[in-house]
Amino acid sequence: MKVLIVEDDIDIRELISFFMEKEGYEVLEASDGMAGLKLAKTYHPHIIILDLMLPHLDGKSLAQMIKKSEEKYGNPKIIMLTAKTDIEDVLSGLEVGADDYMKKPFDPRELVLRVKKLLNRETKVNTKKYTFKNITIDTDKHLILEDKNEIPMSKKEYDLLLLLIKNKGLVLTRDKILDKVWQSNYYTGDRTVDMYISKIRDKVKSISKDIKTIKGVGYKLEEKIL
Amino acid sequence: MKVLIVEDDIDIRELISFFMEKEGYEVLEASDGMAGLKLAKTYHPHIIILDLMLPHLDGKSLAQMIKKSEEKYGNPKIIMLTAKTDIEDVLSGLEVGADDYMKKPFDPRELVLRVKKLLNRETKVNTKKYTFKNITIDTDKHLILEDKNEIPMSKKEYDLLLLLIKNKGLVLTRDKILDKVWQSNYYTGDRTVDMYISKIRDKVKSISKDIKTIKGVGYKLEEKIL
DNA sequence: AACTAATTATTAAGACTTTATAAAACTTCC
DNA sequence: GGAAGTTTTATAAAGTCTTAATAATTAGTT
Repeated sequence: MKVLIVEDDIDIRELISFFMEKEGYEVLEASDGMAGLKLAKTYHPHIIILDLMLPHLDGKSLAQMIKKSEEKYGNPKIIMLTAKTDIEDVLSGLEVGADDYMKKPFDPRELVLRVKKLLNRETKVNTKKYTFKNITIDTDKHLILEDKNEIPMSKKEYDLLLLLIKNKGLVLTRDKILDKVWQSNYYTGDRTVDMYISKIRDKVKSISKDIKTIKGVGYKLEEKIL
Repeated sequence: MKVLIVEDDIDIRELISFFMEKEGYEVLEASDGMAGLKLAKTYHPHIIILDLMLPHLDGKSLAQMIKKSEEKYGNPKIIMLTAKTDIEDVLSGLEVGADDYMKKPFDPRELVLRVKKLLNRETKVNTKKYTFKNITIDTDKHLILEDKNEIPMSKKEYDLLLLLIKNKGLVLTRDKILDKVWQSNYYTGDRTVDMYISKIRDKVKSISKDIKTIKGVGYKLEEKIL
């Protein structure tokens, strides 16, 4: 999803940009109306965040033009930003075809929500991934990939490998592992950890050598410093 | 077009009412959440203007209830009003399912415009469809299709399958499922989820294999990465 | 280098946990 | 009051975890 930000104040532009990128949107930026129009024509953004007061070509006219020949610009939704408290601006903005508007100063999180709402997008969980060499763990999909191949794992195996990768380079004592993966180390014996390490080395061949045993201490996923 | 105003402050209520009537809307009024809920059930308003702070039943819960079983209330749009400047309220309000919101004090002309905008958007073909393989869910028609054949489903079955398809590829824990489909996991046990998964696998044969059980975690509708 | 003690690796079986499914019990709404 | 829908319960089935026994490795000592 592409978001075009048309705003002359660089600080505000970067603020919005930061939040949109964090949401996973592809961001385009313009500092005046003409530049904005050009970008819209070329890239067909899904949504345009548009300042009302702009040099060269004001936001209201820009919105009007875009709404008039939508195919040319890929039918974008428009959110208007206005510094003025003047209600007339807001009203005419909405009448001209803006789909929503926000008064400055605004909370960027609110802007994010309004963008989402306009795009009708489900608030999908932000995808959290962890990697080590050619191994990727996608926690949202609960998937362990070796290159592109899924490696099926039981819950404890998964948890343990995730713990190792989250703490790559660091030594984990058996106690710490029991604590994190088994929550309580009260009932479960140390040998159980060894057993699972063995299983993981067996299943995830390509990093079996990187899981180092630190005798008398615990285990460590070795980060090669090349 | 019917507008329901749920607001305990009589002055604000009458102000809104005045402007809405001037626009030609049929106005219903309630001064607390419970009364609002009743009116919504009986009269199926097209839009509800809802104060966040209400006696008896707060606006957020009310919005949640109405959005949860929309047919019961005739699918109304919701505009939230909030006196608080607290952004968290706004955010949670929008997340809960409100379609728009306004901070008090507000200009009633702006409210009128926002109402119009929401009602316009409604009349446009707002066809929301979700698909997975040969399964299509048409949320407007409340229909589940396997190729061209309708599969009759109960509400909970429908909701659960919709949740799975909306989040295809992602793991859903039972807790999360209970939260989304049952709203509260307080009374309902985990096994219930299993039962419905089983029913869905039975009814929608063509994707029964794609609904994966992640033991110790939950369920996932597997997206094949080909 | 060989011996020893300590620690870790591996395997496999049974205990245990979690899930699937059917059927009973309960609710809700006409 | 009955049909449809929902939830709980019981039991079977599937899968996972832990333990214990044995093998292999490591490190220290002579």
